[in-house]
Amino acid sequence: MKPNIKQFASYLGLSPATVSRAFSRNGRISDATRRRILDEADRFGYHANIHAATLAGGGRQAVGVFFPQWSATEPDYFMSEILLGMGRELRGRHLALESIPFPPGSRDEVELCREQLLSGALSGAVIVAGSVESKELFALAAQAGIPVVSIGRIDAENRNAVRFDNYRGAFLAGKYFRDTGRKFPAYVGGVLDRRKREGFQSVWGEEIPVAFAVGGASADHGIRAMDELLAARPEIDCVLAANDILALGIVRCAHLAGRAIPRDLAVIGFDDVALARSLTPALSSVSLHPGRVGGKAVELLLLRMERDGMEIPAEQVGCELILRETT
Amino acid sequence: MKPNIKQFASYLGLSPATVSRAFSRNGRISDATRRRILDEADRFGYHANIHAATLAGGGRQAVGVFFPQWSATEPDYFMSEILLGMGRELRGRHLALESIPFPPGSRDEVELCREQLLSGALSGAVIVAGSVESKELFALAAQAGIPVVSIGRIDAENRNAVRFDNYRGAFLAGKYFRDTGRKFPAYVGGVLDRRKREGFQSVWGEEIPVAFAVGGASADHGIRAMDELLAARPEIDCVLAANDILALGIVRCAHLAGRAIPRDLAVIGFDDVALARSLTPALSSVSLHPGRVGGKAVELLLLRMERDGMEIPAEQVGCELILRETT
DNA sequence: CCTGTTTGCGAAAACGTTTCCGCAAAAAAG
DNA sequence: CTTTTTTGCGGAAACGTTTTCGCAAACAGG
Repeated sequence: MKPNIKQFASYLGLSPATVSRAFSRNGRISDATRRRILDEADRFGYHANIHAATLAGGGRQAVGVFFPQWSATEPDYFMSEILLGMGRELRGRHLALESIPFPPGSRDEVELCREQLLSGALSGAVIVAGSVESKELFALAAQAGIPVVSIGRIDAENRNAVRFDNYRGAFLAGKYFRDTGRKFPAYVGGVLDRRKREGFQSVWGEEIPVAFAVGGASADHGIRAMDELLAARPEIDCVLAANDILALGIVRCAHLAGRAIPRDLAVIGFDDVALARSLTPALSSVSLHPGRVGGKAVELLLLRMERDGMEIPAEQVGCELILRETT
Repeated sequence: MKPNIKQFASYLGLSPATVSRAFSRNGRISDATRRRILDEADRFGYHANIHAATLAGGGRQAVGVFFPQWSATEPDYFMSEILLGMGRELRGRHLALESIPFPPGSRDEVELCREQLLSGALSGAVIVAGSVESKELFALAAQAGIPVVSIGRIDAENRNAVRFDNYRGAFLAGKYFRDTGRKFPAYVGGVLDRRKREGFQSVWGEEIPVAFAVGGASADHGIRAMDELLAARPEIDCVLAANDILALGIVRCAHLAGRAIPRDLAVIGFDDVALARSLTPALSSVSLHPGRVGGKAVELLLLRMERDGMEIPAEQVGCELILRETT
């Protein structure tokens, strides 16, 4: 079907070695021959097989990014921006980016990831935290000697990761609420974001009402959680959400309940996805700079790769409270 | 560094052939030996190299999806949902999904795509329309005999594609506006969506004001386009956007200009991304069912692949006008 | 007990590259 | 005009699998 290098070479009256040299940038070959080969290749329909090339040592390298995909119908906006950031950083670096989402909780899928990770297809990987599988994959990679960096906290050690300062971000949000005279705070979050809750809590002395979005983090979950909260504590006048999509639901819930934003209820989201600034009302949010995070992750990974696998200290990306129209 | 099959086999006192059989599902091997090999593999740290496996004919197959990535900072929500749909359909099918975004207008990147497409790494591809590069890649794949289906219209022929009925969708939106008593329509769109404009236009007899989002389709572009439109024709009372993100900008612009939605200005978006229903006000939109589109695309691709390359008629996914709070 | 069939495994030939090594021919140096 | 260096190319050995083929041993049927 597809011609291989031997057939193409003998068609040209040359040896496979010469043909190979024409495509790679390092062998010794005359300009005339190279040009002829390149021209004829298009006509003849020859193209090097990537698997054979990689096996022999010449193929293009790739890095993989593994991340939990919680919903099969709603995209993860935060993750999308991280991926964009990684792509930006990788562009021009002669490295392919392979993105490998996995649904948390599926043994089969984790097995597939395992395979991808260990099969030698990847010369490095970034793994984003957020599920038990992340931990597992991270350990696996480390053990197999594959350069890997995590996004978010995966293990206790402060290495090979780009980390967020969730605690501080939530603290800033809480402080802002307090400084602007809000009295009755609430927090809506996923189950995993303990640090955000703690940071927010730390502003007030006592316990504050908290609602968890169970089983996901869509806007609908935000609506339900806020409904519940408002029913139990109608006096609530400000709320921090663990991500912007939950905040979307909270805004919507407030609207349905007839509370004006930000007068009756102030809302701050988390992540600051690109969307936040385009909403009406524009969403205030603790920016985690997702694009930068992705870029930083590949930067660190590249560093580890060229120092082949050497451990590097974690980097923390700063968070920033962005005030818009919901506060 | 990493042990290969020969080393692992001789460590076990077996032949490479037997080890290979232990992992593949078809060779003849005793249960006892297989179990032993599988157990020891973990301990020894052996894992088959995927390139060698694929070269020899045993590797896992993959399909690729090529799509234009217009922005390096804002994710494409519509595209994200299509990808999700493809993933859903592929799950359990023993096929990997490789997503390959490319920035339109870059020769280098197109060259990279070309390589991916022809290098034998993919046993099929879906290519989403929307840039000249899409056309080029589609032709390339077809010529190389790689099973390929497009999402959206790439060539004139009505084959190997899943298509949208943009004309009808826009027509429905226009008709709804007219039926609900709107008098002064406007259209905001990208340069490429000719059919949408025509469909919308067809409702009214004469020319209507049109603004194009040049150089992108972010919410900001929507704001600018709408600003311009409103300045020229303050009487406008309804507007169709070529996608939901532009619509977001339009809603925002109306808000800044002090026009109430939907009373003073009705807005309908296009695509119906998951987000639309969570917004406040919830966005009316012409649903293109992005998830279904992605699913349908891989369905068609799989069909072409098993009939090795046979042409199949295009399928059109129905569009649907979803009315929410902006109308 | 002998013949025919299954079963489990090893030897070796692919799969399609890249790259080292060697060898002529051409070019440069003397 | 000889000697050294450079240049362009072919031969062949990797790279790490899968799979066909063959061969014993174990098993079944009579």
